[in-house]
Amino acid sequence: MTSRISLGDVAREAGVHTSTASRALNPDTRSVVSDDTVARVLAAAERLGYRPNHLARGLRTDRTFTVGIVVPDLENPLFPPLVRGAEGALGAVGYSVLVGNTDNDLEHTEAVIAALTDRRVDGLILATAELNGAMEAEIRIAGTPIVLVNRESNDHSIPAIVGDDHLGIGLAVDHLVDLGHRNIGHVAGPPALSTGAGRAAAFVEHMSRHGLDSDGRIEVAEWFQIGPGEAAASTLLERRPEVTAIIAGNDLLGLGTIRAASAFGRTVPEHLSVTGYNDMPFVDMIHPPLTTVRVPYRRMGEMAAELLLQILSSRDQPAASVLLAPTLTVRASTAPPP
Amino acid sequence: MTSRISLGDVAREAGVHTSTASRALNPDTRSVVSDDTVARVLAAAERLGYRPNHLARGLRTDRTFTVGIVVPDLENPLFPPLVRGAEGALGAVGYSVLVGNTDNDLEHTEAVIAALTDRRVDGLILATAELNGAMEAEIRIAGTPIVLVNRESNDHSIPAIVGDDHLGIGLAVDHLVDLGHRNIGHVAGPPALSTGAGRAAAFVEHMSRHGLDSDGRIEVAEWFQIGPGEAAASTLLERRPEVTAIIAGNDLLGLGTIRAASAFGRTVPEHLSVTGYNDMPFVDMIHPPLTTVRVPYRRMGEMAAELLLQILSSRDQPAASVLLAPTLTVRASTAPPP
DNA sequence: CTGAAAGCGCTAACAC
DNA sequence: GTGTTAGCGCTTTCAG
Repeated sequence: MTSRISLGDVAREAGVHTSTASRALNPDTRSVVSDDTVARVLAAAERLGYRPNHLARGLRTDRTFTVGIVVPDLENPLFPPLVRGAEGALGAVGYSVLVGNTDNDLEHTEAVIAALTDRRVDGLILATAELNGAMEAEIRIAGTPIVLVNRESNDHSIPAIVGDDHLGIGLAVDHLVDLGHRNIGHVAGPPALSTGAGRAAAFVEHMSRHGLDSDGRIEVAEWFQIGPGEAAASTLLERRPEVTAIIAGNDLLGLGTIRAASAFGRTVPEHLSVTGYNDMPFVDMIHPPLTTVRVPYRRMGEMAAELLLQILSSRDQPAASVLLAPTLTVRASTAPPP
Repeated sequence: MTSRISLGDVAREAGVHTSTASRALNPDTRSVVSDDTVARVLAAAERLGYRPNHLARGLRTDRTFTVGIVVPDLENPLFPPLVRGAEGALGAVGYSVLVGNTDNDLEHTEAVIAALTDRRVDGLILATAELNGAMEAEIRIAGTPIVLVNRESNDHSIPAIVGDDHLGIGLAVDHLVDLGHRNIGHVAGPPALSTGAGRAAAFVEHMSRHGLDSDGRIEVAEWFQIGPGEAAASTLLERRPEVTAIIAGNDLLGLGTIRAASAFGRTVPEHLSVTGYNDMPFVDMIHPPLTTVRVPYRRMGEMAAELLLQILSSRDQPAASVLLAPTLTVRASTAPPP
């Protein structure tokens, strides 16, 4: 129960008034105080082991130097790098990070965001899928700046850091076409998610750019998980046995696709090439190691933090969204068609 | 900039004094207020969209309903479930979670903990390795209760939630012995970490329980990573080619061991059985799927939260540490010896 | 350059 | 049962 050393204690120890101690301790106002007094206050603070109370400061200044980051589920391997990147960038400049999981549940999401805004976070980084426009508007009205990461708002009115899915899918299509594939299918994620819909649209465009047909070659998985991916891939392989390669909407769907292929007696990559998306940890360790589009999630988290910081320092200036370029990581799940 | 509705606004709207509004809003003191007034205040709060300011409340009550959780690195797959579990248990009872990464760096650790205590967290959950006794003492003196998770304090004086490594290693040894192995080696983690040292010690004990010799069959990896695991396993396989099974100190070391085996031309599990520890995500997807000791990390995080909550509610009562029992998950990386 | 005084929003004695 | 008062620890006018 020590550490209860307040500014008043420091002031008394230094023989000055609290307000003077405050000024001396704050680098921004320090110049106003005489060097001698500054030294005395600093020494007193040091001697007493003074630590400012962020609550009191925040109450007074309306800035907590704390930001909230909301993810659907930290156990989904996508999100730790995001949070890590944001925490790193923020922590370096004195901010701390409150995290909330929503479990893809609207009620949870609202509760989590309320918990964070009640704690007066200076800003919010949202990686959640289930947020609707109304909620975003509500948060903005409440005055908390927000930045989206790995997703766009419906009307693109909120600054966001997202991966360039169009480019990423292009990388995968080009790679397969280069290998000689012409009959390429796509196991897509849920169209309700921007990543699901966007990658499917990109697939169609890039196929037609190569003069290839994508009609009937897209199967939608109910969720970005292995099971649904396996189901969708099975349907696709049954309906279109002639496809020699499948671009999966993400790595989990890719793993599901590999399972489906093996159930059909088609080994990867000899009888079917498969690509994933994200380059999750350990997809290089599975069998076969997955060719996948690498998205720099950690960097994405950092950039979301930087963007939020920029918004916080100049509330008026319009903040620009950022499209991050992915790269292709070629491994052993792709090969020329039989 | 709305949401700046304060208790005073609610009180005015309801035609009562602030303190009465406060009492009406707080379930604990509500009974003291007349039903009629309570209803009026609640209605006013609802109408105005009142949200209490946690900063002001915390400043007054010295409780922030926020706890800090400190991990070495959120990108290490061990920690997200831990954080997730803690956040879930804490969030359910109105607490929020501040996370900090230390990068296994003492200076970072100190900075992170300072950032959290400056924000007056009610308690701290520490999963860091590099914390020394002095720091723990310091935090305790500062009055912030702490709970350790996945590690013990040197003198066992701090409540901790840890997996029962002795039991877990016993499960692995028994499994291999049951399969017929006699010549079993161990690729151990760093002895500086309680998990590294503890599992190695448990290995020796369980081997001797079976009347088996562990002399010269333990090789220490410099770090819980694939590379160091591969190096240590190589050394072991070179020095003791007669071993038919290796118990790795964790899954990453297990993956390294599989790599080393393949470099020696020994396929797993035909020519060498390998077990891991932790059951990380996706070790069931690698080749071959890894037999491993499953540690309930999410549950561990939940229990750490529960333990902390208990400490917070009764500061006097001594809190007991908990040893969580792991289970064995048998997959395809283990088989009878050749 | 420094001190005095006010107040951020809330809760908790202490009256009445 | 409700209002009055004080104060948590800090920053920020306003005086001097």
